Amino acid sequence: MQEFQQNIYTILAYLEVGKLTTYGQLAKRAGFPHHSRHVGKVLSKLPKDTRLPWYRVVNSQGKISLSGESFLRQKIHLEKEGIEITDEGKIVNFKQYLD
DNA sequence: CACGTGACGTCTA
DNA sequence: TTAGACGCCACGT
Repeated sequence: MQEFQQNIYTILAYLEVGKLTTYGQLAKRAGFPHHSRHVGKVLSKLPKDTRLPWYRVVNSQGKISLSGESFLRQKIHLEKEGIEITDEGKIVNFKQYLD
């Protein structure tokens, strides 16, 4: 389990700027398919001042899975990198940014 | 041990 | 396109 978490961090750290990835993809790349839910769990524990681009992670529908404050923080971060997002939290041209 | 709970995913109607 | 039903799995109660 410790390894799973470490892998997630690493993969995220090496994710190219301007690109996005999904929970499922991360879990799979970390070598643990079927653990998509745990990816979210790990990310939720990240300190808010972390350097990792947690905001480049969305669900398979290309939609932000957060709500309230968190939702806004992620939306802002992404827009800052030139990515368009609807008020519903859906990413415009999602596939285009997919890693 | 049973059950509810997630920053989820895939299939179907 | 959308909504529901399942599937999945570590964890706290």
